[in-house]
Amino acid sequence: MPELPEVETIKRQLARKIIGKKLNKQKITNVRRRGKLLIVDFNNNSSLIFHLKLTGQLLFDGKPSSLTRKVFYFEDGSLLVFNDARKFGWWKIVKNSRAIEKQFGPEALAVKLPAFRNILSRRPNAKIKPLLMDQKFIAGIGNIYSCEILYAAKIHPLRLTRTLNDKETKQIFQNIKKILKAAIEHQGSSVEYYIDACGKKGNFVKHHQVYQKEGQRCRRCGTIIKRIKVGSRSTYFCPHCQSIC
DNA sequence: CAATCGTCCTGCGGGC
DNA sequence: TGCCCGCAGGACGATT
Repeated sequence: MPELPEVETIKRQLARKIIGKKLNKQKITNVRRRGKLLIVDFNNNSSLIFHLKLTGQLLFDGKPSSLTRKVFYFEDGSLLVFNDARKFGWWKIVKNSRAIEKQFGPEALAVKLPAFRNILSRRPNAKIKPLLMDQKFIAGIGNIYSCEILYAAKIHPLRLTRTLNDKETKQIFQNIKKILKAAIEHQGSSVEYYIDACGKKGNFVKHHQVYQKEGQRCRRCGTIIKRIKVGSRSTYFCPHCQSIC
């Protein structure tokens, strides 16, 4: 599932490869990421926006296959293949990307601690895990990294934000940065269909501590990792390290 | 308004 | 072996 680190990996690769190329007579001036969105800007201020959702792939000079839903042809003969097995993903061209971008909360890697505290205080009765995944509050975090962040911070996924003290809030904040940066350094997590713009898998899965580790032992304390449903999403945690109280 | 729940879709794994 | 059922999940819309 492409989350912030996976989209960031694709963004960096595509930026190197397609800035300056022309698509539909328009020149590509930038390739950006906003949350989990990949945004290709053109010189007339329009943008091509992608959301890869669960199974989307963007392959530069990739070979079209049965999974391919769209091929973008650049004027120099190179191309960009958009694959999506489960068809949840989308792309669209907009005259100006500002309206879409402003629906998102601050970038997970850019938000400062006071702003993060403010975000949590606005939702005192929210469970911390679904709130971390709510793009309107913080942009970029999905199911894999919310589990890994809360494990690193030693916070139970069902904790209500009003029960978090200053130290715990800071732990979550610091581990958002730490986990996402580490995942980017390893080109993201290849679970299900994720591959980067060159068709390569990310290496961060072997650094996962809890995600899809149900029944295995916690690497800190040896307790068996549990899986529960939170808002109908699989949620993995260590019942000892991430105690509810 | 905030929080929760159903929905979209398809590949895959378990069970018989 | 092959079929069927249920599960997985981001984000939107409906509901409470």
